[in-house]
Amino acid sequence: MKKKKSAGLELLMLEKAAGLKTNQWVYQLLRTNLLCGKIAPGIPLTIRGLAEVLDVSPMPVREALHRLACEGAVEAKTNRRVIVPLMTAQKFSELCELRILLETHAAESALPYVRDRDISNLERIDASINDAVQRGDIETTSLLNQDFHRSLYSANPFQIVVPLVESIWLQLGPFSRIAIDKLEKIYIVDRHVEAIEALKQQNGFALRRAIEADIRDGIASIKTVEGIHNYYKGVA
Amino acid sequence: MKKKKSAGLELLMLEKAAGLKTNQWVYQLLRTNLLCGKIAPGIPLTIRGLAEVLDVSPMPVREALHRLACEGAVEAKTNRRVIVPLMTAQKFSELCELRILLETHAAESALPYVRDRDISNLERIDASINDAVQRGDIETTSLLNQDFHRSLYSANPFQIVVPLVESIWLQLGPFSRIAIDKLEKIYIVDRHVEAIEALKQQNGFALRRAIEADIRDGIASIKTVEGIHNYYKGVA
DNA sequence: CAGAAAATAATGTGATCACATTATATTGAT
DNA sequence: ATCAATATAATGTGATCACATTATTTTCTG
Repeated sequence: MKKKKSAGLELLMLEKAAGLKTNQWVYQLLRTNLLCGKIAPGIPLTIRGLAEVLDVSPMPVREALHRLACEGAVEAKTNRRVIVPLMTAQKFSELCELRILLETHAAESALPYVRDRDISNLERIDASINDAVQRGDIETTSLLNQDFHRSLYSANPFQIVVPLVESIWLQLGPFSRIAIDKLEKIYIVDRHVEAIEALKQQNGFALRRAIEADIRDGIASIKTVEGIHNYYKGVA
Repeated sequence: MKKKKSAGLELLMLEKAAGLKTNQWVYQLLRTNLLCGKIAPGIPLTIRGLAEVLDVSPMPVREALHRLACEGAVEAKTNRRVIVPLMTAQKFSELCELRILLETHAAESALPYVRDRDISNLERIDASINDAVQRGDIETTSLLNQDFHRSLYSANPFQIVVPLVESIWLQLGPFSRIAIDKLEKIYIVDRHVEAIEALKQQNGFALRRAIEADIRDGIASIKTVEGIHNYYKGVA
């Protein structure tokens, strides 16, 4: 039997929407997989290997990987290996502080622009999250949770911070999977409801508190970095 | 006479260091030019046009432009034009708030790691800034000023925020030129000295204040967005 | 002469190939 | 058998070409 180059990486596939450039499709697919923690840290990602798996030319993969490297989702080592970066306790701590710093700011700066339709939209997303949690669908829960935050912050049409936040999410990606894996349902729901309530009351301080609590709840379920490595050892 | 495609854009050239990949050279060159405000907002940047100007193949330019787009330095419009984004008052305000938010955090989180050699390095950079200011060398002043901030924040080996800050700088790039253009020398020097003093005293609060003041001094010289547009009208 | 329609030029994307560099497998020596 | 040296395979980068899409210029019509 011939040995596969990129054996051992199972990607969840997205179907390519019509009118979507190939490079964007590859980018979104890889990005989604990283955010869901489908790709374990340390294993090498190669252009040709991914191109073969996705059945596309190397070129779109090349661009997608470069973009992901630019966003900090993958790390281009000095040798010719591209990997999902390994996590350290200090990096993890720094990323969490940054999440709180950026997202509380983003939420508060979005508050004046939030309209009733935005709130309805957030409530709809939160309901979907509840469904996904009850179904035990971790991937969907993770993606919808990010949708919730992004939708809130994007209410501000002059929002600069969203791409920065998404970069942080990508760097935390492989580990948020574990967070949600261990999380009791009631936590997420509560914080989102608190945030929505703060929006309705136009209460910036309460909004910041809700967002920060939501983030901290996610962190709380990850005790140590060693636990993370053990998790991936079990997977890989 | 044959019409040039990318006529009217005068780039300051950097010589390509040995062992440097072509795409990195192009990226750094374009990046430097953007940070110095050499490329006015609105004018279209094309792959082939830049490739001809820089006398390289289109491929490295392609990668460099994609990376700059990813960092928010240039904007890829829905049609096929890539431009330096136009500034609005709200965007400018948001960018400045983010600079303060991120950089005060970065400075404080770097403080525990700052050693004597780091302080010496910062003093050296500050001296170079003084030289450049006295020579009236705006480009060098701008670049050295960023060196000062980056060196400070990078003292923390687990620093995640530096790439985010650089993205903000790139988005403010075309306008920081004006700031320095109008800035009295004494302001910059004072704030940097204040920051260095705070480092020596391990005073986090004073450090935050110095960094915030340094940023605000730069902002103060830019009164209105209209002034910015008038500036570039005069250039273009 | 002004505005619309057609023709031409230019652009980004994707594909394929060549090449230098690096990793991996194979071979050889002790 | 173990470790070093060689040979082979694989990788990222850069170059060139084809093609669909879009911008720009030219031509035609009133």
